[in-house]
Amino acid sequence: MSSEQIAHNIKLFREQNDWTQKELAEKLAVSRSVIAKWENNSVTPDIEALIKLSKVFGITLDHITGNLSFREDLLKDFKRIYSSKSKSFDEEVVELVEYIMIHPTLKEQIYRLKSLPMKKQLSIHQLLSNMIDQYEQI
Amino acid sequence: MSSEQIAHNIKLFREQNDWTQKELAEKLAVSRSVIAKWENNSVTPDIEALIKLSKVFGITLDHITGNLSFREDLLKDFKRIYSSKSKSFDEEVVELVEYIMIHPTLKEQIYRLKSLPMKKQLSIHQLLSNMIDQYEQI
DNA sequence: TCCTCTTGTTCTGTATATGAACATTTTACT
DNA sequence: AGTAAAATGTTCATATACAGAACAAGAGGA
Repeated sequence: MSSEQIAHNIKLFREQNDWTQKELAEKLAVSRSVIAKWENNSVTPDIEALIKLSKVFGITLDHITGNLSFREDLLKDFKRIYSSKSKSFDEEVVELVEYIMIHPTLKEQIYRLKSLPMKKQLSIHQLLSNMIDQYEQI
Repeated sequence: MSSEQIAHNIKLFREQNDWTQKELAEKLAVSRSVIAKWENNSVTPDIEALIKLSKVFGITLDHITGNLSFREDLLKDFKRIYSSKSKSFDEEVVELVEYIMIHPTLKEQIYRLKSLPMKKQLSIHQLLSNMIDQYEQI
């Protein structure tokens, strides 16, 4: 069932945004206790609420509901392409591609990155790693 | 409200597929009268039903609910890729996948990035952009 | 007209969401 | 550790909305 997926995702995205249940409830104009129930899957939000959620989180309905048909298609395409080139395929990569696709700014940077000389590319990989180290500690 | 949009779209896509209410009801394993009520907006399907609908119609949840405002820049981006570029979207994605697979360090960083709060993610996208600006000028 | 197919509507039992109040857990600070 | 405040979880009563069955209405064909 997708209700567990929805419950899990609401909590996940709320925490990724550093919001309390109270804050999220205010953004959606619902009671806080409902948020708790959504996250614990004792109740599933109706479609109006889900649309509001997708807007405040800036994601698609398919993402928040875990409706993976789109993702499965993507996976199939990749498998087809990669198997024909006899390369191994990593399902994790699909997650990354999804992330990149919904963040066009990041996508653009990776394209630019690809065009740099290899040494510069590797430097940037390292710098990025350091940056994230710092952000994780804040 | 989006419920009118949903009602309208269910009828629209059903008719585009040349299905009767009865046929659609059978595909979804619900009663036919419920389909009529969905289409006349006297009742709004719950999320489980909407997901089934998106699957039998082969469209996204955002499409069926008319939730197209969640990210207009994403839509714009897709349009740009599809219309004005010589490469197909698939090929572009494959390029990204290949690059990421070849560079496990980068892959790891993007995973870590995904787990950060949204604001930090966006900061890093920007910082990365600035970094690459500098490297391109060297 | 009669029949069939399709769609719309009413009615009823059941299920589920909601908000307020209360309970518990976690966090922050001394 | 001890305490207060914040955050989260749960219970309860009320209200809403759903699914399905039965019935009604309209269109088209023999």
